[in-house]
Amino acid sequence: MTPPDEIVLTLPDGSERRVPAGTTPLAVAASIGKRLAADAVGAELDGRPVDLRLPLARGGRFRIFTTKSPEAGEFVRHSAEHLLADAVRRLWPESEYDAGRQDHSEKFQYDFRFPRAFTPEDLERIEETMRAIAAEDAPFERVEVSRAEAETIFREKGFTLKLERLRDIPEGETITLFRHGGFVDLCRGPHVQRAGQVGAVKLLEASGVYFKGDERNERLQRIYGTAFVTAEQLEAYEQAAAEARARDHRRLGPELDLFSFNPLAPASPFFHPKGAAVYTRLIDYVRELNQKNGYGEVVTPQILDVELWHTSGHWDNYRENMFFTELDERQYAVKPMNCPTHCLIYKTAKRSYRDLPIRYADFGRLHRYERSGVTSGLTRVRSFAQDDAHVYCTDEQVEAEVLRAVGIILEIYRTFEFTDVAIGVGTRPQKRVGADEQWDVAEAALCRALDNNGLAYSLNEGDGAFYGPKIDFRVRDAIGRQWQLGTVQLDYQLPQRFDLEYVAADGAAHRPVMIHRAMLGSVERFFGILIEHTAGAFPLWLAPVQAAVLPLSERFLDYGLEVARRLRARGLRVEVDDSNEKLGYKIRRAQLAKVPYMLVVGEKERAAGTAAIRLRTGEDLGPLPVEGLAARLARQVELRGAALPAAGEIG
RNA sequence: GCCGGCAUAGCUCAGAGGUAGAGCAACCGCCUUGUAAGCGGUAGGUCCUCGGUUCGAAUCCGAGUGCCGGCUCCA
Repeated sequence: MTPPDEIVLTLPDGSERRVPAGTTPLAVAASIGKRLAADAVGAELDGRPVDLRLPLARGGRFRIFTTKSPEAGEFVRHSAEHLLADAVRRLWPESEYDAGRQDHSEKFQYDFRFPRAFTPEDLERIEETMRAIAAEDAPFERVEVSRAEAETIFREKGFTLKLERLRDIPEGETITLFRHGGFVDLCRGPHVQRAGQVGAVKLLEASGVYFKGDERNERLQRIYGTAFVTAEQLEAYEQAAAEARARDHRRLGPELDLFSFNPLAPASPFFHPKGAAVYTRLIDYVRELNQKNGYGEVVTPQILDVELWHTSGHWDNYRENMFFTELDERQYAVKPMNCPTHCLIYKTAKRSYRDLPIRYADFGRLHRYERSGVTSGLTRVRSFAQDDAHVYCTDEQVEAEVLRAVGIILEIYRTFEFTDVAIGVGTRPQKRVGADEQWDVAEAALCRALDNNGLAYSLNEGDGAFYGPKIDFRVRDAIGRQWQLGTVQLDYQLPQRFDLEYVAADGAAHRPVMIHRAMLGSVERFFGILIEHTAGAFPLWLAPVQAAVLPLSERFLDYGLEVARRLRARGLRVEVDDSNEKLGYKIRRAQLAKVPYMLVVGEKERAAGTAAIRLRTGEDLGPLPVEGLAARLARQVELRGAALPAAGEIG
């Protein structure tokens, strides 16, 4: 039995420690070891970070993080945040700080009331001051205060922003302050022990923001930064950032001649032949899956009478994002989504329950007027296509249809080697339509579809669309960034708005459920993500140029053309480098274009009917018979394999 | 949409109140080439657009457009 005033902490090694309730993590650390206590930066109770100075009210799984722990960074960045605010106040005593950041997994930030934008020179000075503050090594102190005490402190400083923040804290909640040196701020923590544990800090950028993110509020100046225990970790972070920059699809796309943008059509990509080759192959792939899964592809108009958009609800809810045009005194809108047109097709016949589910797939071009400033590369555009589909089915069919969509989605992600897939279920939001009973059924159907197939997911309360709950799929790319791709959404609204019906076995009219699903999301956006995921080195089946034939000199051009012809006969996309350059130069050029296979042909190869194969990985496979190579590559394309066949697999 | 920054050759960038520069790419020629840049030459600019200041503007000022980073929003 544990006495009521004792708590039990389970340490990482499985051992248990009984300590009086109210003991701080730091005291626990000290009882374990002097060194541990000295190096501690934070603790964790049942997976939640806790401050070292927090009196523990209950027990649980308990860990101490030290400067050596990978998790130390979060504590360090949170503390660096306070150093930032401290530094700005030291440099500009008339400034006022607002609040920091919630998520310290990578960055920290603070907002300031400041009369102008911070300049790069400002950031340098602030960074230096932060280092000086860290060198002072003042201990962080945690203080619980009454509301009145907190108010007095910030009123004396003239911090009106803080006073408002204070008012936002619900009555009865503990108000904690953190101090280091002469600095104090409202903060829940957790923080490191001493300022000196902030070993390496880098300010990244500054920008203007609104107080509490609301445009009607006062404008503040935000500074972003990151921090680590050691300079080596900071350097690793900067290297990772450089890697991300090198993979930026906005750079690689034009560089690889995949697409371009033109100011005459802002945020609307122009896909060049090479980019369109990839684009259309992505669609071909989905088209194949659609066909296998019983989705019938439809083609629907681009421009429709606004009456349709009144019916669908887009006029009321989505007008700001739509393009309009008027002709013959009739108002039209360019479609931003396919669903309403599919509803019109549904209504062209009297539907029976025997017809359901009806599945319409559509790669139609969509246009959305995105506010300037939110567009970016291929990830957020005004002209795009989705691998869209809408399923009309009965309530009983929902689960199976959801599962069908989920199955295709997971298959697609495997093909692209997105191995880390996170699934989320978005439930009823505050602002919604439909009866709660209907939401109960819909949410349960989504969860059951996932549960019954052993798929783990997180519940994102209130994250559903206003017309129905949804499943979202997020994948992690090759350098660890998460992207939201696919989505499966239940919709009870549109069938009602369009008065869709089917005749059931009982002879009565019933309303079908509609399921929206996309797997790649927008093809444009997926393309962009894929470029960054692969750094532009597409798998063979997608590569715009799959093989480059490199004749050693003009004398072997004829043979090179012959080799290309034989590969093309197998459906492969091949280019022949007929330039008057040395081999090294041709290889460099093909390499920079990320062509998967380079086929060098010279005297020996011509005599033997072979080509010397070099992969873009740099691997040299030596000479291989052309015919076997062509067959093997064609097979790999057919399989949509992610990896390039290595030596021994070809020929 | 809001805040800040940027805009010079196809690309990357230098310059700066007094006739516009480099490297790479392009084009021409020489070389006939063996696994990431051979050599020489030629051409290429409304210095984003419009307006203003000035004897003179790519340069200074204003407005617009586009792009970039943030905010908000989102596939």
